Order: sequence, then structure tokens, then C-alpha cells
Amino acid sequence: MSRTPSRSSPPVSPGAGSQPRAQTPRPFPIAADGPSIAGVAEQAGVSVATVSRVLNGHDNVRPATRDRVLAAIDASGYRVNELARNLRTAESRLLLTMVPDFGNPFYAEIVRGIDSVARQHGYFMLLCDTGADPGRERSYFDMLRRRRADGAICLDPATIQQALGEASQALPWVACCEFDPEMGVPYVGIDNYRAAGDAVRHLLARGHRRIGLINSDVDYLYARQRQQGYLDALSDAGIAPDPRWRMNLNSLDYEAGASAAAELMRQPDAPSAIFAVSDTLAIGVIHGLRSVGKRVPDDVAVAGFDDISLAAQIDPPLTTIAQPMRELGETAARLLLQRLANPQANVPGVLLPHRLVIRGSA
Amino acid sequence: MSRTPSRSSPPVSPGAGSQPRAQTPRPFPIAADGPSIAGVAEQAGVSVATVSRVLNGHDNVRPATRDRVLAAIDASGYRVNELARNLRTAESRLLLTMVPDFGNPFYAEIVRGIDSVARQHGYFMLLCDTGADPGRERSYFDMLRRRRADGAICLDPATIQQALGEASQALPWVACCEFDPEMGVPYVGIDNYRAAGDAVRHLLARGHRRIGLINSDVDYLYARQRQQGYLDALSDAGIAPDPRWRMNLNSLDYEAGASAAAELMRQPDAPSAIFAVSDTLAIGVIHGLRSVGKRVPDDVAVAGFDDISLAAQIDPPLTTIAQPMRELGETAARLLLQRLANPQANVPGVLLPHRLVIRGSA
DNA sequence: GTGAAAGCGCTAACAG
DNA sequence: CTGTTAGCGCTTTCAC
Repeated sequence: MSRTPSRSSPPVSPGAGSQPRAQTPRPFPIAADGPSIAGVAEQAGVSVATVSRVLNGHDNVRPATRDRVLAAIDASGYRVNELARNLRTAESRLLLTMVPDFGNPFYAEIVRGIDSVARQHGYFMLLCDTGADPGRERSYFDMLRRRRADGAICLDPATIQQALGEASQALPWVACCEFDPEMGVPYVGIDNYRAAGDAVRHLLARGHRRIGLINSDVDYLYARQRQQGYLDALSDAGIAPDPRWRMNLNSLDYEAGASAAAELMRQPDAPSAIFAVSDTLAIGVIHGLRSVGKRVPDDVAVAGFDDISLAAQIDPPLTTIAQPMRELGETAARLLLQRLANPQANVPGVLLPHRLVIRGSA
Repeated sequence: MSRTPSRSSPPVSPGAGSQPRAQTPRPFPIAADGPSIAGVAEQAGVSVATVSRVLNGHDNVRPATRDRVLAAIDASGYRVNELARNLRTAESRLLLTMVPDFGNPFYAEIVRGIDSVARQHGYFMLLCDTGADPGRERSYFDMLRRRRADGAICLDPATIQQALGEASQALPWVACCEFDPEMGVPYVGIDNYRAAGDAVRHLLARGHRRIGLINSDVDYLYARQRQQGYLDALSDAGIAPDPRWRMNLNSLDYEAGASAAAELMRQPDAPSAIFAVSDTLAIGVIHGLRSVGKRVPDDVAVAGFDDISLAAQIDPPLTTIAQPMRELGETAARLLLQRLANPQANVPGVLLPHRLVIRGSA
């Protein structure tokens, strides 16, 4: 057997087509551009220890000395090298947020919530788009292991989270919206089962009996839970759910919703109402219905999920289930911060309330 | 004069309400969780140098030795500490992308373009939401100075970029969509002046003479350029632009567009066509027009800008100027990578082509 | 109050 | 091919 250079090392770089690290040839230890703490110390006529103390706001420095140091810092344009500091203190003050698709406006407000809590606590939050791809997901999780970040919040499909396996359970992260209660990872989300039931019951109350479900990928916990909520609400109303009314899509794009709706309408006994598990899908559904000559809500009623800001803008305005997006994000961030502060504390699971918002579409 | 503890140091943490770093008390140098390279070396019965060589895929290691090291790595669950590695190599392989609002779908596709090029080259891309706030912008730029990231791509308003001042010019970053050609920073964007002209000329060709402009904040270069394109296109057609037809909004939210449109319609000689400088605005405009009883395009025509995926979904489908979003992002990433590879190379400015997409709204 | 010195985990000469 | 060693820039004892 010959050499196996491809096994050479655990993958170092993010992507699949990643180059070896050597790619950028750096001849020598590199002349750092700015001055280091030593330069400042020299310029101020003190030791590096004193500069460090000033930098960190310790109070055991004589004011006069402090001022001298400050002046030297100012004059030299010195900036702390966080790499060095972080290596020394073993923390990076960086939080990662992993989303399956940052094109979906649903995530925007959640992420804002996370960001605001993070910065209030002196952390930076950085966003990662995993594309719901396990490989990318893993590469971001690896940033935790490799100490580039202190913690992470994951909004990826529960299935992907589980695929990470036990190895990740010890890592400082929390789940948001998507989670597996059994995993022992702190989470925050809503009661998708009840929420979906609420939506369907609203449709039923409006007199609909043939109610379609346009669902997303069952990789998502919410997809499975909302489907169950839909099924049970129907059964409870004495309706046997027809499998032909149900569709699973592997995308939340508008186009996906549009063509699914058109397809649903091609059936002989087409639904008179459609519950889409995401507002983006629902907006596509409305478009698709229009394209096959159906009026909303007169011919077909449509209900969505999330209550993104767009929902109120379209024609007709979308009836939907509102999620407390900002709070979801804020709570997730707080859970993570708690976990970081106290790694072995209990891991709570939090469910936040949803709300049915009735507008023109159903 | 008493102590001035508040001056103590250049701000260390991101936000305004940030705590001192001491916040999380860490008693001792911290027991790192995983094994270090030394542990692996010991376990494999080799020196740290050899482990490092294996880790970095150098080929001057005997296969048998390599396998022993690999086994030790596997067994111990070792992960490279990037903090240490980065400190040593003086690079982080992290790229930052700064956007004013990641709720705007316009940015999503651009960011995907950046991300894909970045990971192809072995870099991670992390997204930062500045909220178009100079302070936050600055704090992210500081991550460059503090060596937490190797480079950045900035999509923030040109005005904010300029406010960063000369100090930032030496930093490894490029501008995308928004830029000041005079700043000597590489950039990629489109010809906003011509694009806006194209939109307005389309409206003129449809027979409109009273054409309104719903513009965003003039902090944005594109806002100024598109306004000029609008004005000149009108003048060229022998129309004296009426200032009452123009509005500047400090938001791109749907709601902002909606209320602006309603307000525009309250005028005696209301426009028969509206050019909105963003699709999100245009979508809001359509909603606003509908809310005051105007039909689109029969009563009022509407043209947008960007061609986000939603544009084709709404009713009526939006006539708009398409920006090559993916390419904008990819190009920005490539420019940055170039600049990183060769810091003193020439800084190109790139303009990509736009395209008028005619749909139902105008 | 201040300085000297150790060391965080890693890479890259330099020797052998 | 492999090991020894010197730092990268910083924080933090421990002395003075």
C-alpha cells in the first residue's frame, strides 16, 4: 500500500473544495503591521504588564502612569491583538448563529434578537448560513471545538442537529425553533402542534372541510409537529384527512409554494383552503392560485405561518400564525449566555406563545 | 482631577452597554478541555513538530509515523486550537461581510455569492448586521484591526464608509454596491445612474409624464445616483421634475413604501407612475396604493429596483431593474481575496451590468 | 504601583 | 525524516 496523503489531517478549511492551508505562501513569521503591547510599553517607559493593566481597566495603576500609557496607545494607534488575548484567556467573545437560509425573512428578526442580547453582554454575534447542509453545519460546529467561537445558536433542522451526534452535546450551544428535547441541549421554540391546530381550526370555523397542507421538508421538527397538529385538528372535527391534500416541499421559496398550489388545484376534489407552514410558502401559494385562475380567499382560503412583516403587505393580507421572533432570538441568546456562565447548570427548554393573526386571506 | 476610569482603554467590547472584560471571572489560566498538540505528541511517541507537520499535511513524515499520529489524534479527539495557530501564522482565514440590514432579501443573494467564493478559497465568511449604524460599523472594522478577521466586505451606505475615514483605507476591505470611487478602496457595483434612467425611460415610453420617485436615505450613494438618473431622464424628455413627486425615506421597509405612496397620492396632481428605488419599497408602494383605492398598473404604474425573487410573486408582478446579485457578491469576494494575496496591487473598481425586467406593474 | 517572567498552543527554522 | 527550540502578543502570578 502506498501513501495516503488524502487522509493527511482532519479537514482544516471550511468547504469541500478547500485548499490546503499552505495555499498562501507566507515566507517568514510576518512583520505585524501595528505595534504590539511591547512597543507601547517602551514608548511609555513602562513594562508590558502595566500596559496590559491599563488596557484591561485594572485600577492598580497610578493615574499619571495610566495617562502616559494611554498617550502612547493613542500616538501609536495600537490595537489589541485579540488572537493573542484570546489564546491567553481561552475565550473569544464570539457567538455563532447558524441558520439554514438567511434569505428567509423569518430568520432576520430572530437573529436581531440574538444580536442585541449578545452585544449587550459584550459578545459579538456572527451569522453563518449552513444551507441546511450537514457538512457546512459541522464545519461551523468545528469552529467551537477549535475555539474560534465561545458558543453557538443553531436554527437548523432538528434532523441535522441530531446528526451531529453525541459528540456535540458537550459543546456550548443552544437550539432555537428547531430542537430535539431528548438531546439535552437547551432550546427555545413554540408549540408547533398547537399552533398548527389553531390555524386549521380557524379554517374549519370558516366552514372549510377540504383543507390542504403545504408542508416543508420533514427534516424539520416543526414540519412534523405542524403536520400532526393539522391531522389531529381535522380528525377532531370528524374529517378524515385525505393524503392527496398534503404536500411536502424541500424548499420554502415562493416558487415552490406557487407550483405546489397549482398542482394541488389540478385534483378533482381540490381543497377549498390551504394551510402553508411558512409565510413565504403561503405567499407563493397565493401567487400559484392566481396563476390557475383561483381567487383568494373567495375560491380558496390561505393561511400561513410566522407572520413576517411582508404578510401584511401582500394582497390579500395573509392570515397567519405569529411567532414571537424577536423573543425567540433573545431567549436563545440568554440561554446560551447562561450556559456559558455555568456549563453544568440545568438545561431548560422554553416554549413561547404564538398567536393567530386573522387578515384577509382566510 | 480625579481618576478617569472610563477612559481606561480603547473599547474592548462591541456594543454601547458593554461590560468590562472582567465580567466573567476566570480564576486561573483555565484548564483547556481537549488535549493539546503536546498531548497528541506524547500519545503518539513523537515530538510536537511532527504532529504539527501531520496536521498541516506536510509530506516529510514517514507514513508509519503519520499513521501513528493520526491514530493518536483520532483517539484523543484532538482539535486544533485556531487561536494559537492564528496567532502564530498571523491570519485567521475569516472574512467579514457587513450589511446594513439582513432583513432585506436583496442582500441574501449577494451574501451567498460572497460565501461561496470565500469557502472555495478556504475562508469562512461571517455576516455582520450593522444596522447602518456607524458605531457598530466601526466595531466590526475594529475586528480587522484586532486581527480577528483577515478582511471585510462592506455593503453599508457610502456615507458611513467615508465616515470611517482615512484610518480604514489601509485595512483589507472592499466595498460592494455602495462605494466612493475616490476612497481608493476596491469596489463592485452597478451603474445606478443609467439603471434609474432606464427605469424612468420605460415609464416614459409607457406614456407617463407625471412620474414619482420614492427614494431611500441619501446616505446611500445609490439613492443619490438613482435620483440623478431619474431627474436627467425626465429633463431629457422635456419634463420639469416636480419636487413634490419626490420622497426620501429613511427605511426600506414595506410599511415605509406603503405610507409614502399613500401620501404621494393625496396631492392634487398625483403621479401616474412611481419609481421606487428598491423592490421592498415598491411592494410597499403597491400595497399603499391599493389601500387608497388605486389599481396597479391601471391607475398608477409602479417600477422597482433589484429584482428580488419576491418581485415575480406579488400581484401584479413587479417591473424592476435586475441587479446581478450573485455576481456582485462573487466579484466582491474575489476582489478581497486578490487584495489579501497582494496588498499593494492596484485597486480596481468594477461595474456590472443591470437589466430592465418588464412585468405587470408598469 | 510596578516589573520580571512564565506560558496559552501552535508553527517553522534549524540541527541532526 | 524527526526533535529541539524560539517565539507569535498577550495576561497574570509573584516579587519587590
